[in-house]
Amino acid sequence: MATIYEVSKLAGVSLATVSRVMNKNAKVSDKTKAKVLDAMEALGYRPNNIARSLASNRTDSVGIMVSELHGPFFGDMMAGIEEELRAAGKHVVITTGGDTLEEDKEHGEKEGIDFLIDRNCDALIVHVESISDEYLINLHKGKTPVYLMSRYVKQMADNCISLNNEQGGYLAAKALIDKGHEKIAYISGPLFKPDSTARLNGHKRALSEHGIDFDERLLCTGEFKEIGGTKGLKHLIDTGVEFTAVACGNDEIASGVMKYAREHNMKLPEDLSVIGFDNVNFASYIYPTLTTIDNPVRRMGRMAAKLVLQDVYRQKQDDIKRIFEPKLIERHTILEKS
Amino acid sequence: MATIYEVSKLAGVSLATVSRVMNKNAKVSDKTKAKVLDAMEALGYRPNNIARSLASNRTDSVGIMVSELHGPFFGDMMAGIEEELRAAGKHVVITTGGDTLEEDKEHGEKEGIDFLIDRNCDALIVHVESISDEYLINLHKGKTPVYLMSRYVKQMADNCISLNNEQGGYLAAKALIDKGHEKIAYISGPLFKPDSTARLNGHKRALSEHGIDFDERLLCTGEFKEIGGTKGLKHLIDTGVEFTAVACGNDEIASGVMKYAREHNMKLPEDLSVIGFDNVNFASYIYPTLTTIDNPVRRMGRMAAKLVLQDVYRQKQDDIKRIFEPKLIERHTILEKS
DNA sequence: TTGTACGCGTTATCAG
DNA sequence: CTGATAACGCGTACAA
Repeated sequence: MATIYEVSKLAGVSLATVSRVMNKNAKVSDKTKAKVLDAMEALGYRPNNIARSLASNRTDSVGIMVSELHGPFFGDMMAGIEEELRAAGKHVVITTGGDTLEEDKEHGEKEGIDFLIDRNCDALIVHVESISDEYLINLHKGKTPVYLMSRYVKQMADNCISLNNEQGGYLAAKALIDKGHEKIAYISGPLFKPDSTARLNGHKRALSEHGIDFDERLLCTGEFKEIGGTKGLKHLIDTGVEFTAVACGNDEIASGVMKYAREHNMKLPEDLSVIGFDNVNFASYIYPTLTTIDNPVRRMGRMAAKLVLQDVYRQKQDDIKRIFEPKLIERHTILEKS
Repeated sequence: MATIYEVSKLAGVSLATVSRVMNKNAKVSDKTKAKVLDAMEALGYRPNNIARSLASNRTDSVGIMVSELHGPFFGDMMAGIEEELRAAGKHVVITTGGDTLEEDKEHGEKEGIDFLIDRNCDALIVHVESISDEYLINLHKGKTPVYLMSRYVKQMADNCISLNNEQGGYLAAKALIDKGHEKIAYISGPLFKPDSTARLNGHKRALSEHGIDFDERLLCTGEFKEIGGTKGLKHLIDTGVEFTAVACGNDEIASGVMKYAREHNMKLPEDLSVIGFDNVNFASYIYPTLTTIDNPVRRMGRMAAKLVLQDVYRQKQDDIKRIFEPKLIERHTILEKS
């Protein structure tokens, strides 16, 4: 591997000059620049990023920490982040909290973050649920800038990319109402998660704006999983309240609802309308294809990357925004009531 | 940030000694080791991985290159690789070919690989389709070891992790035959892809082993996408040949088949049995849940990581294997013909 | 077992 | 605009 030194010798200039043409920062006369470029070409020179990092105290790499790699979000989020960063010549280092037990998750996630910091990442983009706001705020005061995906923490609002969940919940309920539904059940994710409550709040707002009273008996909470949906629908049916539609905290819950409904010989959407949330990949594979609320994870990933580019690498970016708006995706699980 | 130098001063030993206790390679007396450890603790010392890499010519990071981040495989594959590598203290750097046009894919993938090599990764694990065998073989001769995921190239067999696709195709057909089907159509992925042909070959072997003639009219090829399935089934139906079941090149094709069948008022699986391949996440969300062949991507990812650990980092591993066996996942898209 | 001294390949700070 | 030269933080022969 040729080094900068050999290039300088062959080009008949100093080390500093070679460095200058590589980094295109200081002015170099066209003539000497040409000499250097030729020498590089001739030697097949490739800069050594490690040495460069040691000297410059930058690694041109940003660390991504996610709680799980196999979930439906991760791929899209990564795709967004990576495409933006890669175009800017930055590298993506990724880690997880380790697929640890639920109780150890917080610990695992913190370790993952340390792992990346020790790796000298120039910035971190993290998508975590188990770590507290305080911890993150504190982390953010350290030398490595931290950006939060799908999470809003007031004290570090400039570093947060999040979805307007309340509006999403609103849109979902409104979609149902617009088709003539009034008895609408809601199966929520765990209420200690901010996303869940925000979505539920939006749901309630839509009802109230349309003069529909919120019936507590039609609210159910459970996990953000299929099982949450099956259990939820069972519970709702067992209590005997009437409803023609159910809005779900996310698509997996919706899938669970549909499974349970079908097992009990309900036709979809004739006997029950369903709307999900997130628009994960399987939403369009399910039958009937699921009407849901789009969660633009990929665009959000791209935006997180842009933020890093702007703040950390001082590359001017336009169209910066930190809060994304959800959107209704109409498919085939809502019955139009005439 | 405290450096090794400050630690050495505080501990009253030399730089070399501190380095020795960090790397646990050379012998250090328990007493001095304790002094050093204390000093590190007191200073909150964290080794600088960059400097360490420059001096040792290792980065403890392995690069992953995949053609796409959002596909169904990627998450599982990554999860497997990452969990194994992380446990060993190695970092994962990832990149893609950029979501380039189909024609530029090869170029994009090559660039991605260069990107990682320039990053001084200790090894590469790549999952690519557009790059030729020759290119990979050549790459493999370079200083950075390259491992192939889901791909078998004879000249570098030791660095390949792959699935026994032929056996998978066999199992799929057999599953159908075992339930009494004899008129079995096959919708394949592009035949220039080795995976496709291997699966098809297995299919044919199963038929012949059971005394069923392979009917060319029942074979259809298309993309590995939903559209391949819808078009394929349409074609098969239009030609008027009879069949009671269709084996698909992958799950997406199966999904397309099911969509088309349903749109044409066929009941599943009563009017048509279907089997997929890969067992991607949505296979269990689809209705009816899809019977398919499991492609153990995650375990394969883990194995690729183990290979790297063994070959590159000289960490002894057990249970190494390079070719994985597929497995039938029985769900609800095959009708038992009595 | 421990210490010395040099090298790893760049960047950055000064002069000139 | 260009050239010396000192960091950057650590690994490792070699010597002691």
